[in-house]
Amino acid sequence: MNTPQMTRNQALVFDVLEKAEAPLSAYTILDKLRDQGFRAPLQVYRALEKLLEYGVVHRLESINSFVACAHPGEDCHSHGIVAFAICESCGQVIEFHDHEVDHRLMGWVRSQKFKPAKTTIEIRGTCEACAA
Amino acid sequence: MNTPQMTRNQALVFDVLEKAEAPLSAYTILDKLRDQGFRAPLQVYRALEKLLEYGVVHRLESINSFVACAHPGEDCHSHGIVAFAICESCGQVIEFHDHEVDHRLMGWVRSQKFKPAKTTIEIRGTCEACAA
DNA sequence: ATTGCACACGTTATAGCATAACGCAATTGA
DNA sequence: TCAATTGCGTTATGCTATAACGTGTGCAAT
Repeated sequence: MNTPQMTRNQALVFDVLEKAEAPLSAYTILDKLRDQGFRAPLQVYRALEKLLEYGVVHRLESINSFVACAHPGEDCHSHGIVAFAICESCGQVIEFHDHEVDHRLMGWVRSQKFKPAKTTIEIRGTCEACAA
Repeated sequence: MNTPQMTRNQALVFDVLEKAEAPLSAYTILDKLRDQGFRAPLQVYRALEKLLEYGVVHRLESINSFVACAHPGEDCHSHGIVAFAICESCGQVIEFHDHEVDHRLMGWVRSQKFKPAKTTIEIRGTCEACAA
């Protein structure tokens, strides 16, 4: 997909995510946008839905949060499966793409005649800076 | 970890999960155990916490649900990283272990000096039986 | 120009997931 | 016996996500 023009709400949400140092929950985003007129969760969720569709934002399932894609200007859907390392101490996220992992996983699902739609790989732990 | 004796609540929760054909949410488990005296979510969550610790139950992050481990009698923590294929139509879950995937992912986190604690791999899609 | 459609938006309400904080009872081990 | 630990029950609360309704705007087909 190539990214259409963002609406005002989408741009506001994306901007907050891009400037954040760590993934944000929808409600945290909402709070950051109250001054811009945001009032209800749905305003955030609707924007996020589109941003996910455009491939400029990722959802981190294991922490119910959202993060801007590390490859600005590109559609992350084109990178194959994305893996994330999430620091549980500072929240920092590292994004990673590995074709071998893709290949193994897709080979397996294929052998099961399973038709994959969306794949999540998330590694929670401690980043270098936060390690004791 | 080797599994200590389960308490009554843990056994009830585990039993419900083992007999289920698909992952269950904590609240669904609660409803199934009302007749056994369960009243509050915490009774379920506390049992689940232990069952996860014992390695006899998995949490599926992407659907906020829980499933009994496919390897009864063993501690799933010993199998390395576990991947799940989750059918979005019928709910069925297939469990999978692949050392090559483990190896690639762990090699990568190592190169990042990232210390992994818990890894999630979940593939949502359609199982063979549910495919059109 | 008018009609119809698609889409984004705003609002209220509600559903679904998870934990905090309190107190009690049973068990264990010093 | 005493203290520490663990499990349990209950109430209350907080966080995450969506349903349902209505409004406005832009645009294309007639």
